[in-house]
Amino acid sequence: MSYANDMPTVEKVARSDAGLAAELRLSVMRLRRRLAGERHPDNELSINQMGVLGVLARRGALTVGELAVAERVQPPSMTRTVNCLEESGDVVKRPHETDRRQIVVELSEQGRGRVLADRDRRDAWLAQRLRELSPDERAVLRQAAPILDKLALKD
Amino acid sequence: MSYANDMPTVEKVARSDAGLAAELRLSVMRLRRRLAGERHPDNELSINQMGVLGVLARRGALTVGELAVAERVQPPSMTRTVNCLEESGDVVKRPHETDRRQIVVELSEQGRGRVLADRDRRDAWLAQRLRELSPDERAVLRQAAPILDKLALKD
DNA sequence: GTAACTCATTACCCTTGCTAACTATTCCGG
DNA sequence: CCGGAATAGTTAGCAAGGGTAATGAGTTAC
Repeated sequence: MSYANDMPTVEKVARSDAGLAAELRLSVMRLRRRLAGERHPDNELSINQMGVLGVLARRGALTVGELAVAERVQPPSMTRTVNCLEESGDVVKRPHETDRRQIVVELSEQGRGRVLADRDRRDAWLAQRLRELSPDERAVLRQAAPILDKLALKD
Repeated sequence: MSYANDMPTVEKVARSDAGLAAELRLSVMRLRRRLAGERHPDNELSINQMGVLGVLARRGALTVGELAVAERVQPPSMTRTVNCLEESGDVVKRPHETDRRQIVVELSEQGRGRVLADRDRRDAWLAQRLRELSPDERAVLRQAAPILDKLALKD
């Protein structure tokens, strides 16, 4: 430990409930920034676009509005993302069966292939870093992921 | 549960190491997006700017380059953020004692006041949501925060 | 049947990240 | 000491990706 004992550290500050919010926020901000820069070079899709494909792979065809809720963005933002994905041929749009206001988005064959191919070498950077953690640390993150998600989707 | 049992969920997918990277990435992306939108209304500073003030409050005066490393951004990005904070009067810049290439950034009185004031109702949204979690869940996050940080700062 | 509402989209703007190029300063080999 | 390499910060310019407001099309309720 190279600095004084009264210097606050992430671990110490996060022990108080007041500090936990602040630390968690900083950690999430930094890790996200890092992740956004670490897309693998052979994948021309952004991290956001891959996120949408992942949701579609997990939950099946969804409307634009449902995707917007799932990814915590406003509808116009999701419209744009979906349009990009349609242009690249990874999703297809079709009208809703009964409500013609809505647009149903689903993975194309290419999009499904991309998700599967990505799954193999998925998150190369993050997966490698996870491998460098201890099993205990991985276990903590495994528990933390759904909790973070719950926080993001609250309200 | 409205969908079939073989439909993957966050919890299930994250049990495999391959899936953990993907789930953690999605969760972090969503939560960060959510946090960025949840700044309190009486604080005109962005979440990034508050993050820099927080680092300065914790670690004392730092150079622009050190701040860039701490926040995982490139130097030009930090230059801009620091300039904004200087303009709003929350930090002051002064030359480095011995190396006149470097610029030392430190909290102004106003900036320190803002950090303290913010600490009271800090992270209002996130802190409230944390309070709604179970003690066990909070404990998981308390352990997870430094690990996320370690991931973000690796390499 | 019309008024109010909902879903998606369009148009536009802002923030925030990046890289490349430039300046100023320091370090180092001769 | 001097000239080139390295380092710190900045400037300029660009792109991604959010947001809000306004619009259009379709649905629902009265």
